[in-house]
Amino acid sequence: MKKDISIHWFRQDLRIDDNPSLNHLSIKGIPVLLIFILDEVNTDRPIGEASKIWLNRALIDLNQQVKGKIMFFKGNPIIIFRNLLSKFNVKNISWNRCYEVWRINRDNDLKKFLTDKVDDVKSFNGSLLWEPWEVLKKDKSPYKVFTPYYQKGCLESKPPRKPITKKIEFFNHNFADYSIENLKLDPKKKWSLNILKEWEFSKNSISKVVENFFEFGIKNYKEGRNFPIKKNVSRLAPYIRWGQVSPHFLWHKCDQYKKKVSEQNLKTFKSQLGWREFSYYLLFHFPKITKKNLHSKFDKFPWISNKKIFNSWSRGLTGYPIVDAGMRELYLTGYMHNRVRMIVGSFLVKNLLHHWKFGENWFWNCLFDADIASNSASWQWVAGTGADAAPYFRIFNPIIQGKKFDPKGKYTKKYIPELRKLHIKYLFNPWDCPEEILQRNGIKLGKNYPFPIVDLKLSREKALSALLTLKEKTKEL
DNA sequence: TTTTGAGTTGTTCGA
DNA sequence: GTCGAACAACTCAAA
Repeated sequence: MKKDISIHWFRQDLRIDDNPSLNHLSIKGIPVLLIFILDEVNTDRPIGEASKIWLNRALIDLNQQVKGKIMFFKGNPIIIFRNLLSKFNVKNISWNRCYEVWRINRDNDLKKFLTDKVDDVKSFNGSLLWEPWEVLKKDKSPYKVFTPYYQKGCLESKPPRKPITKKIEFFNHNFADYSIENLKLDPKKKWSLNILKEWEFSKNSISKVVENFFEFGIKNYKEGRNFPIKKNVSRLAPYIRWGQVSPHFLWHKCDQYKKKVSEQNLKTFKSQLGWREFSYYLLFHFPKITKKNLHSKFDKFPWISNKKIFNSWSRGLTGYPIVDAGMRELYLTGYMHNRVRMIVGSFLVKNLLHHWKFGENWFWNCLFDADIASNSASWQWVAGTGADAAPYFRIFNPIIQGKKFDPKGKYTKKYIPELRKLHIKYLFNPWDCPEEILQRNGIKLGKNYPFPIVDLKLSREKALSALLTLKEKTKEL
């Protein structure tokens, strides 16, 4: 006889705690079958290389948490569910929502397919503090500027739900042929083994990372988060992206630390969660942000595309030490400090005049926290093509930025060992250093560290004048 | 209804 | 050395 079960479909909510879909199924009183589907059929863009590696490790750990009870599938969900309906007496199916267009469409189709076959089919909000369609201006149109969106739209509406975890009985499927190996996510390249080194995956270790941040890093978050060598940033982005840590949990954790941490620091950290919300908000209301300039007047911008230049940027060989340090951090660790992300982004788009989509694609493949919403929205922000964009004349100067935010050069030297001996005075502009000093420190520009790939002043002026050509007004969003 | 001021992350120039 | 102004155009919300 077929068994009565409920099904929870894991997607970007790779956790048991504070999982609204699981909580919903817990009250049904029948065992919950856990499934994961790698859907490369419906997607318009497969997950990036680093994301594959992260997902693989996260799933292995999640499966351990539930004693190996997850069934892993690869393929088209609608076919997989049809198959499951033939094997079991499925009473309830639920999942937590995603917000990319292709997933929304796929899930809607699936829901239609399932409704007359299963009693209860529901989706929940497991990853956003505010649903994008619930936050609107007075005239019911969506916000396009962060501050009013966040201050007015979010903070003055109902507060995010508190994290809840319920006890659930998981169904033991006992099938041998639905193991995680079938997903073929297992990394083969040496690169993938190396970039995992600095990251934790077990539930306990992730908790420790969170605790550690709230006990130490967050205490000087507002100031310290700008300095890449300081330990004030949370580094939680990849965990949030894959749902190993819920934003709701972090939001309310801030409230628990009101006595220990100054309001300013808590507020700044919360607003970072707010930026993630804003990115998803934009993705939902303006789905084209993943591919096209939000402000289409930038379509006419005279971008260039040069493989050699792009490769120098991506491999950290531009000759601008702070840029190169960031790009190497990314390639070595699957992560880049936020301040440096802005510097390298500005450099690629404004100094090297490359379209943001090239940078976005590189980040997509290298970042553990690569998230279609944040990645697109942030690249558009830095490029000046997006919502709430930086003014076009805001072009980061990698020398000033280096001096300001890496004043002792520790971060830069960590990732550019060939400049380790160079005095801080010349660290961010080694080409200005007298030849004899370079020689004494073992540096031969053009040999073991590149000459600058572009002239800073000239490329800045070029970008500014190119931006001025966009003057004609085309109103579109 | 119209006006006004402000808006995550900057740089340069001239006083 | 420090400081303020200028570098657009547009969205939003308060006055």
